[in-house]
Amino acid sequence: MPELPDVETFKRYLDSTSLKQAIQRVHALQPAILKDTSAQGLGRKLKGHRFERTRRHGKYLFVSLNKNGWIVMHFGMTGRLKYFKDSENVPEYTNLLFEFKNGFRLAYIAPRKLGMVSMVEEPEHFIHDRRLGPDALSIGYKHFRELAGKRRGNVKSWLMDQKSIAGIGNIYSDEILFQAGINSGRMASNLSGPETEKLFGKMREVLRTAIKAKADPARMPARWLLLHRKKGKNCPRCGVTLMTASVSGRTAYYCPKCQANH
DNA sequence: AGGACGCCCTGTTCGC
DNA sequence: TGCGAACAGGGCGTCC
Repeated sequence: MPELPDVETFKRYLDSTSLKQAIQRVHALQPAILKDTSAQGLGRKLKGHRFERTRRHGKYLFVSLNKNGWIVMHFGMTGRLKYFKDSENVPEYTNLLFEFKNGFRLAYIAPRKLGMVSMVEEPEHFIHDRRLGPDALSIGYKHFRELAGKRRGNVKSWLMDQKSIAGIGNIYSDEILFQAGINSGRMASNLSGPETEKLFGKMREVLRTAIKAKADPARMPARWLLLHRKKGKNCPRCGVTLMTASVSGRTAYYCPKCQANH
């Protein structure tokens, strides 16, 4: 799930449910997901405080505590959030539970435990330490073009490299390249001016549209590749059978006809 | 620098 | 239909 549109959706969800409420207790059901902190450390830091505001950078979500630093969350491949009344059952695979005084709780759920939760003084420090690139929805065209120009590898790996541009993963890089009509094997620095411009435009359009759809595939346009990435399925634009390729250790789906420009 | 791996986990899908 | 193998929307470390 969690690429930029998903994490932005989690952010808005947290904003609309969990801000400004006194935190009573933090329960780490899977302490292994905590990085550079412990259940005790987290509890001490959070207890009696409130979530003040949120920030997102790429696939990371930051939540500020009133004058007590920030929590940073990453959702791995299967993470999500769920806000619920404390009379309801704790969701399966809950790794971390924030309990508010108002009788509600916020669960950080991650069946595969590939995510992480940590604490940082400032999001900027974290972004710097991790060497994250600019957020995919914040970067301007000029900077985008410069980065493409000096990237020697294929364009899909570049889009997915969080140290270059933050927020895009396997699914959305495929979608962006499909809609831009560019083959994922193209070397980033060999893209023409118009191709780079189109790629940039499609990157923004795809991400923004996905956010509007709350990152829910069922709400996304039928002609998106996203809904057809399954073995043997056909291109929603031209009908040709979709192909797969291994790029950066992940499976890329593409249309051999719409993205024929090797 | 960039690509190919293996690995971390565990539920789901694939293929015989 | 059933079962083990391969895969999955991420990221890190190692080797080349």
